[in-house]
Amino acid sequence: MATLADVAREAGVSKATASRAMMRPDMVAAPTLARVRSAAERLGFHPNRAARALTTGRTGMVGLIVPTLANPFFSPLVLGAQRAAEETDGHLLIGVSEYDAAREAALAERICEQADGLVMVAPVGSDRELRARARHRPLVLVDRGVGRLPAVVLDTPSGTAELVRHLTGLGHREIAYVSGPRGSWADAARRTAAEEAVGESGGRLHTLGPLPPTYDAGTGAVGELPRRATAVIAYNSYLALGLLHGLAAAGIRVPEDISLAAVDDLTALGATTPPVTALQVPVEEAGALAVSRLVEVGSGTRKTAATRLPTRVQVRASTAPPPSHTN
Amino acid sequence: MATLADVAREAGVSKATASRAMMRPDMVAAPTLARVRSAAERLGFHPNRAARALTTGRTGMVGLIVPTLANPFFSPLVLGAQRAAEETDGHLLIGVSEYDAAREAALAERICEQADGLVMVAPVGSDRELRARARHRPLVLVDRGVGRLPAVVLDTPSGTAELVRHLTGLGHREIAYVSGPRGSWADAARRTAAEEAVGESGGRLHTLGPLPPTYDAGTGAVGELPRRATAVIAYNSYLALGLLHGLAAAGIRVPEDISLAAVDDLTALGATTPPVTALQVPVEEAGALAVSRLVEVGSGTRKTAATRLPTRVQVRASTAPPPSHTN
DNA sequence: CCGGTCTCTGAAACCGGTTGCAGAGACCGG
DNA sequence: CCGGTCTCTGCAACCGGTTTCAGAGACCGG
Repeated sequence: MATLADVAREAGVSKATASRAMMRPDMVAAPTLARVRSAAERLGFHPNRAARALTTGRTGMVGLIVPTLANPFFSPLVLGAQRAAEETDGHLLIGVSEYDAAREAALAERICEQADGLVMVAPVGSDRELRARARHRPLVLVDRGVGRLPAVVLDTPSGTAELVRHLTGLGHREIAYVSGPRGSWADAARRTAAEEAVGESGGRLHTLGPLPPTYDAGTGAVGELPRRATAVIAYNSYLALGLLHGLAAAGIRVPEDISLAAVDDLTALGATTPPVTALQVPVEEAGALAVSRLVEVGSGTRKTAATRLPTRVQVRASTAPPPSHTN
Repeated sequence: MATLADVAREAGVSKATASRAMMRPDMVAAPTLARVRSAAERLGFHPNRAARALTTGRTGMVGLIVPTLANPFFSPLVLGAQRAAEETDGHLLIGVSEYDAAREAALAERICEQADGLVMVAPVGSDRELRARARHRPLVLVDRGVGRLPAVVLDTPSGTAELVRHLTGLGHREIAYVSGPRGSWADAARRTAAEEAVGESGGRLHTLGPLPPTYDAGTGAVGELPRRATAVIAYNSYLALGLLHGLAAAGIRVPEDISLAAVDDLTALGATTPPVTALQVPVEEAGALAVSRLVEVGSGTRKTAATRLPTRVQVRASTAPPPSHTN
């Protein structure tokens, strides 16, 4: 492996000049710059990251902690984060917390040691804990807001309200909301938004759960649905798929007997019978934005604040006017 | 942040001794060791990884390149890899290739620069390319064998044969195999194994595809199924789910009219109607094993070789004797 | 022609660990 | 009692970059 000293020798300059040619090209005369560049090229020089990290204190690595990867929801997020990291010539250090607060904290601690900053997606730790970590190291949250900590929030609450308005617009008044995991920040926000939006049109929201965000839980929830509800909104795609299956098994037709909508939008939802109305969420963008935010926070360029990413209602065949409704 | 020099001063020894107390405890006298340890404890000393990497040339990071994360198949793999990395106090550097050979190569190159070694899962690059990389850096392949390169292979070929024998045992003779992505090493291996196993009992294998391993492709494949086939094996769970849906839509009953089985076993397969017979694959174990293999390769402890991890047929309700069959 | 500013370059000191080498004692057998 | 080995420790070099500081020339206006 060629070192900077090799390049310097090859170009007939000192290490210092060679280094400057890479880091601060404006500080070195044009012909010298060219000589160094071509020497580097010829030798296939790649700076040693460890050495650079040692002096600069920046490793060029970004930590990313996700609760799970089993849910394909997180896949585009990782992809987006990776793309953004690549753009600044950085790398992605990944950790999977499995929704376990202790594990999450341990991972964060370990990873922080190595990374310039940390992106935590839907973390389960306490506000206090997160605040403490943010004081210590650049931290960007995704899908969770904590005070004025920098965060990228997928605006599913507004989206949920939108979904509700879509349903009330069709004539629904009694709407059920099937909650996600206990203690989920996003779930609480969606529920509140839904309640408010239902209220606007004089309807009522029936809340089920909390439930684990799984297919099975969705299937099981069918029995708990209040008889009068003419529409259901599920916390996520898995619950929606489970509900769809459970409703079919119970002989309840969608959308003739009941309308169904989901908050996130896994591709599977477009392929079911009927395809499910869902809230499209720019997950990849969130990942990318979180990482670029992180480098801003790290360099102090940007004030801390939360960004809300808008979502979009994708209407499909699973929502229709309620049974007794005549237009 | 406390440095080694701080610890040394606090303990009243030289940097060298302090360093040895951490790295080679056997080289330092017991009382000294204790002093250094307690000093380190008191100061909350964590060695600077960059500095260590600079001298030792080992970063303690393991690269992991996966083709995608959208398929939950890879989730336990990452988890296993992470657990194994944690055990050696290492970290996971992740890259997602999106099944793109150029991107895969670029990622591998970039990540190798930083990591002690690389785990590539179901890589799409050419054998030659992979061999070249292995010469350069420790490399462990998962779910792909290339010559004598170290690899962890999920033994889905044997499993597929097992699946075939399960079907022929039920009386099936005309079996369809729905192939996965073009050029997939695992797909080819499964197909050959299936052909051989079908041959054993004088049956015939009808091959469909290659197809993208998606739900939609599965649905679409229903039209291509040969009329005489009484059983189908799908390359993976998504194809199987799609097939199940497509068959239902076409009014073909499972398992009365046709049996269905899948090679991997996403949890969803246990929850469909009917639940689908599938091959259970120890994915998490594969991830963990790959990483521990990698550190062995890196330290030259272990000869290179491939390990095959056994799979297990999970029989569910989607497979039954063929229509005309009488026991 | 001269002092001053400006541009460019190099020597050397770091960053925070690891390790080869040598020296100081302790301990041993003869 | 003495030389030799063995155990433990410290000095200092080193890994491969970055950066401070100072000096060498070029260039400028007066």
